Amino acid sequence: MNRVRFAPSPTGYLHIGAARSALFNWLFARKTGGKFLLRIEDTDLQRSTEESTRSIIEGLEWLGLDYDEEIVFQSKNAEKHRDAAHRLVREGQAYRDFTPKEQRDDSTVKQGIAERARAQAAEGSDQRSNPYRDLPLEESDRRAAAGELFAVRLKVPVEGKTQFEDIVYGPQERDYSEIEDLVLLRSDTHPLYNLSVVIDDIEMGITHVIRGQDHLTNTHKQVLLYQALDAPVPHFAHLPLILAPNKGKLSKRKHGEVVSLTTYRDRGFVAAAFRNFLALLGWSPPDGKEILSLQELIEKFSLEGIGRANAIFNFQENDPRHWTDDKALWMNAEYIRTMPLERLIPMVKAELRANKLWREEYEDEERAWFAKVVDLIRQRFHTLKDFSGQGRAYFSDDFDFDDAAIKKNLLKEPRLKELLPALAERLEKVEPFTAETAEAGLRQYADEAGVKAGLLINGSRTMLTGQAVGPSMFEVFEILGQKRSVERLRSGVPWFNAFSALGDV
RNA sequence: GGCGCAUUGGUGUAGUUGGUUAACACGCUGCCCUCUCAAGGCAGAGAUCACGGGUUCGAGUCCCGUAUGCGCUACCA
Repeated sequence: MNRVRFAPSPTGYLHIGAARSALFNWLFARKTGGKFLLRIEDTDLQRSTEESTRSIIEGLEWLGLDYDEEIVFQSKNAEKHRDAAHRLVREGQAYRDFTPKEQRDDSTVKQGIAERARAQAAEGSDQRSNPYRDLPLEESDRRAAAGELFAVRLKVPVEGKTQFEDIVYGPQERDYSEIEDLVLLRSDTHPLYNLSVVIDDIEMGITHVIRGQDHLTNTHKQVLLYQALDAPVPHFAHLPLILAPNKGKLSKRKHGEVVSLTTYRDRGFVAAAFRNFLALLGWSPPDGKEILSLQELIEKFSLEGIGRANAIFNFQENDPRHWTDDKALWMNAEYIRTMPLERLIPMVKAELRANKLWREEYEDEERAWFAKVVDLIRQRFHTLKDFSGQGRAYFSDDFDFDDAAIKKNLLKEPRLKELLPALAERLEKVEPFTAETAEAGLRQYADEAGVKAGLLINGSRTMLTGQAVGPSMFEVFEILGQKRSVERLRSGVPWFNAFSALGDV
């Protein structure tokens, strides 16, 4: 049975790239009837936080990615990692390196690496030139027993190469001479990443390692470890990376909240929509169908459908209209207007509740009315936030007027000041009050007053909803009801206030 | 510096074993619909398939080189 895992390190919010890795692992497990496991790689004690772990768990839950077994915390396995390293020393597959630790400044590592490489090339020393590599075990043991500090390094063979078949990137090979004797254990006995991952993956019985392409070259080292540990090498599938619009790394530091999964939840995304969007970043279904339910994603998913080129996550900083990828925004709107109403309503409820707009009657005697409103206004909304924002006037008498709407629909025609209250007068007498009768009443009044119906319609829209755009006005009259419609048409207050605030048009 | 990976319209992607006008989605433009804005319908703009060489009757598809980007190269993960 296939066993896959998502293994994030809890050093911040859940990155959307990581979320996509989780998604692909999960889809693969569900597709093949395997298990999806979660492992928190919290070995970097300084940077790991509990809050981050929580955000990872919350994020997965939001996306609907359930894991099958207990969460594994890597830090709890440190002892096993050390044991394994020491065993390798005893077996002669690893050695103690008594060279004093070099201090490295995080900010200059990259250039340090290049400089060291150049220096090494110049003096002709290779990856195997460590003086402790062939120290007899007895002497090594003696020095260790004497309390001398040492790191443990893997003894990479002098000649040969590692190879593995990556399901996405194809056959990979790397000459041993390109691989250094990697450190397994720091001199403070802290196990390092490559060791920990391999041991844990073996321990958890992982059969397929599906992760970001940034680990593609590291995989060779890990293959070496599997071999040294005499464990079966799992299958590997590396995923193309998700890049920023400038093709650079997508990072919180540089790009802010767009890269954090929870942002999408907090800004009114429907989880299914974002999940759908994420799935399409680097993967495409065989038939080209893009709007896919969870069930369809599972059915159509395959590792073979994953591409090799990094994807750009397209968004424009400083532009609220394009704060995240246009396609993600479109997809969210698409989900909001087409998903089953009964699935949308709980989300709207949560949104209204968070903004103190929710009333219990919406689930009781006003249930049908509420469903009708949601169905009516969702047609042109992009996020769940719109229900409490643009849609506020449907749920509360306390709503804001959009400045542009006031200018366009009210101030442009001074006569509206008298026309709208007069219209209210007229509509008050309409009985029964429905979309049809309201329309008849309004049109008739427009005729009598000698103005275009559109003038009254648009003016009404702004008076009733505060907006310049929205659903068919007659539907709105009916939804809001006679009493509220009439009241709002008469309430010149916001209009006058706006008038004085805005000045001449 | 070394090694690896990638490169199809603005973005995400299709392009079967090389075969006529490079496909789809988002975005963009225009028109229709119309009380506004969406949605929807219709029409359209936008790609010399990174560049240069080859192989071939024929290459986005195969080979070589170059460029660019990204990744790894750490007693980070």
